[in-house]
Amino acid sequence: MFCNSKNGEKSPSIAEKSLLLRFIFTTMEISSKYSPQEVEGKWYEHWMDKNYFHSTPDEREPYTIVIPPPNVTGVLHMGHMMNNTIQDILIRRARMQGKNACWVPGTDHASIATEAKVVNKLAQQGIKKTDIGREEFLKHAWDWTHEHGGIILKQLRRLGCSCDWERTSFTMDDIRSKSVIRAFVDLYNKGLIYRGVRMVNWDPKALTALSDEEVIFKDEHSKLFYLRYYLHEDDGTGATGAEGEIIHTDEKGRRYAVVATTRPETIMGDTAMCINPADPKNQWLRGKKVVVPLVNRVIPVIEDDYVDIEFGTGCLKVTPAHDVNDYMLGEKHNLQSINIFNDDATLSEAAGMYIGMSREDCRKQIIIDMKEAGLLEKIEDYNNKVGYSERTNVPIEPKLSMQWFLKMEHLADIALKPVLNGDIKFYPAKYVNLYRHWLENIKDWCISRQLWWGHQIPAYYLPEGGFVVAETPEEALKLAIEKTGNKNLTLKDLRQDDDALDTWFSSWLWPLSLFNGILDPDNAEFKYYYPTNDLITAPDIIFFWVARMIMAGEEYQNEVPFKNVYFTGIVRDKLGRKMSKSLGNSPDPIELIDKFGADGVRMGMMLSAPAGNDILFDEALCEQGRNFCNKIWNALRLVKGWNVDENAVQPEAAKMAVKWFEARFNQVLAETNDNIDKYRLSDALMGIYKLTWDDFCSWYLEMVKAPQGQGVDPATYAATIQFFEHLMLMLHPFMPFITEEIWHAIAERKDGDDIIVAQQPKIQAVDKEALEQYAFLQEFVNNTRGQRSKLNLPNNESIELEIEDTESSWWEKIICVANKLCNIKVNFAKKREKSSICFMVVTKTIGIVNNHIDIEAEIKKLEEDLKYQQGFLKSVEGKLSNEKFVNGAPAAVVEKERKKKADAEERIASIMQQLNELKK
RNA sequence: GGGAGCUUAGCUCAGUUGGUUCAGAGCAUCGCCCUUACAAGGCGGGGGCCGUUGGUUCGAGUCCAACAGUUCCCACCA
Repeated sequence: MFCNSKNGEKSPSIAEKSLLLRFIFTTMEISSKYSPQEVEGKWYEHWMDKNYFHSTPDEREPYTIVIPPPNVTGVLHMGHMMNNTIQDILIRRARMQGKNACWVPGTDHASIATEAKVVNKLAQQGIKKTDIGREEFLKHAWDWTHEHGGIILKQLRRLGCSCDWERTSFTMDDIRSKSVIRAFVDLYNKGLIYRGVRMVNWDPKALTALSDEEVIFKDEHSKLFYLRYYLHEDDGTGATGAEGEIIHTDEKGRRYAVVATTRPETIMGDTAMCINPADPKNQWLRGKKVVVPLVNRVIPVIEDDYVDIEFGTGCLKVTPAHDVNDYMLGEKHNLQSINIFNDDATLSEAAGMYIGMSREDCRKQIIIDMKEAGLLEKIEDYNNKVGYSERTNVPIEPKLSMQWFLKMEHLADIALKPVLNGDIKFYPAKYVNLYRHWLENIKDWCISRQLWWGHQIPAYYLPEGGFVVAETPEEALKLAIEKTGNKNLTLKDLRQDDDALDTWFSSWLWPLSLFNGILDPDNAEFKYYYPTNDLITAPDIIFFWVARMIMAGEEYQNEVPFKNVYFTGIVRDKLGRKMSKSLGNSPDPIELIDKFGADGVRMGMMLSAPAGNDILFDEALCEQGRNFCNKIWNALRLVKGWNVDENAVQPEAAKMAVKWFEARFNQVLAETNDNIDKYRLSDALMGIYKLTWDDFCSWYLEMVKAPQGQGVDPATYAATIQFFEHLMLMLHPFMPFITEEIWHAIAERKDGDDIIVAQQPKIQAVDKEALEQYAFLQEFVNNTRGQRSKLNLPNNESIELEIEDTESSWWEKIICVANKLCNIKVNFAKKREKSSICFMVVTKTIGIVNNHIDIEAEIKKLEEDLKYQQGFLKSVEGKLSNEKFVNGAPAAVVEKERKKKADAEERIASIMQQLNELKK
């Protein structure tokens, strides 16, 4: 429907369309409601046509953001909305500051999540991934990716995101894949990557190992089971122990120890019982053997001070294959390790019983059987923490297996420095502590995953054992021949490792690999854009991603990957609950945009999003954003409705208004810039909001409005248009669509004169005197309106004031403006005569002539005020007569106290005078 | 178990190195207005022992300590 600038054939250009729009404005009534649906798509298309989002290196200062890549098959949620709104604000602002802004979008292959989805889909068709093999499976995975991928990037366009779409990348595209492989080979050659058998976190649903970061510990109400372990070869005569020993005997006199465990289903893997050698209760067990209940395996009692004497009975069952600590004990005491679980956590042949049963069922059954066999002493309630897989939400099973690891000591070391010395700044700064603590206690990173969807580990196994690591099979073959001396080896003899790499092993290179900085670190783009400027992300991936990107940046470039990290909060619902599908409290962002407009939603997000704080999202905030759009829209309707009278002379009131607003604008502009520089975006937006709504609409426009039926003078009109433009410039990064629309509606624009590429207004010196005058006027008008309200005076009836005139020219200016705002009639007099009651503006006393006033009430109020002022004066005088204060406090503070004293005295005098007059 | 943060109006939050008439903002609420840009609006108003208790100081929302409540992170006690 809209013109494409690449076509020679031109339908109306956007400039022509705006002309049309201006024509419509001036000739016919338009809706008082702003309609984002008619505006947003049009401008996004225009920006794309003009290629404004695309960046190439030039002589300007670069400003770069790389997107935290969302899952390729994901859909937009509120977290993305907030995160990307912030990025777009920063990018648009940088563009308007004359920087070469480049925001690189892309997606992440999300190894586990995507593979799980594809496995599920195949399962519905009755297909197992192992049946079809790796190659066939990957075909399905790519199909899935192409079918469902990239939706989220399209949704970002609705939000207005000005990403450089030509740079859209994917963690599994060619350059990114090759970068990952090269990094792996490089780190392996540096000796930082090794392969070994270790206890890892096993996800029995996804059937893969996980890193420590992918395990989430949850509080669980579970049970502590107390089981009998009979003494081996006990004659049944029982025994009395030494002082302090606790020896259990059954009805036949046989002795047994009691073990407390939360996981009775692992007894088939027990290969020892462990006591603390210093435990007086259990001395009688030293050197003995016990029998595992039900299983009837004889196991030794070992001694280790790892065991907590106070916990349970002080006896610990040791299952080296299924518990991290037991594994350590097993290593230390040279115990046998019996793996009783299959990969999917069902009981294996090795368990000898309950074969094929799930862990959960086995636990239930084993307790029943124990009870029957009289081997269960008791069951207690117990709260403990159980590790769950972040992805599949099933309990992790510790498992001994062969995996690839990345050594962390060196990388942690180089990643710590830039954050501690401030080369990278965190907002909020509190995350620095967290970061340091993690890096200082880091363990090696398990980077292999038993998955197919991802980057396959470039290790190639040789027929005679051993392996080589290389970027390509061909290179691997060369290495293999070198290594073995066997020149007859062919590619077919090499078998590549089946495992894929952890997804984060590709995302940690993101800021480098996006500009091809791993494969070709000398390329011009990389040199121009790297390091990037700001990273906007959530604190829950500070270890997964942020820390590791810093490691990679330092390792490969000896330079930080970004200079600032802005941590957003978690988006919650208005009750403070996390948004989740099951609670149904997560609004669909696209529906929100349909309802409130992208600008409205963006404002709603930003109004309550201070860095690092969780935000409690409420649709009402979007409503506020939408209302703000309407307000701006109506200001446009007003201004566009004005007729310019070329012969009109600028009235004094308008002259003042222009001067005042200009001063106010410059003040807020400076504050806003400062707020944004400190990443206080919600404060910045609120400042612009109030400047626009209050100062511009409620005060300025009311002050300069020409009387009904008259035209506006050219000077005032020009100033108003310029103010309006400046406001839109400030607001554009936050609300891009409506500001572009207004930009084109208020003035004729040449081709390419679009707000998105316009420059931010420059800060001018603030006219402090004008600001003071403006503040006085506001107080004067507010108080007058307050009096009117109290008097119940209708708006169309003048409120008559009496002012003791001491500086008539100054007052005249104030009055002529105030007149436009609050319908007053002013009498100047040397001394007030007609008025019986007064109100005060700063230190000036204004009399009210309209005399249908409750004198008694007025007296009472004045007396209360007098009391307050006297009390205040007393406290100020107290301070000033305190030598320690006068000598100790800074001179400026003392001076201010003196001013307070003088003001208070003036007010008190005025109040007393009024009281005297009223009481006459 | 260890560590960090938070507690200010009905709600969400500002409050910068202790010193403005310091107790603030937005929203919500209440009253009056369909005043010719805007009722998704205008004008006006109410509302808070700044979590509690001590301490430092001439002076504390701001600094210190303890306590209470709350949130998050880390950790191998079965």
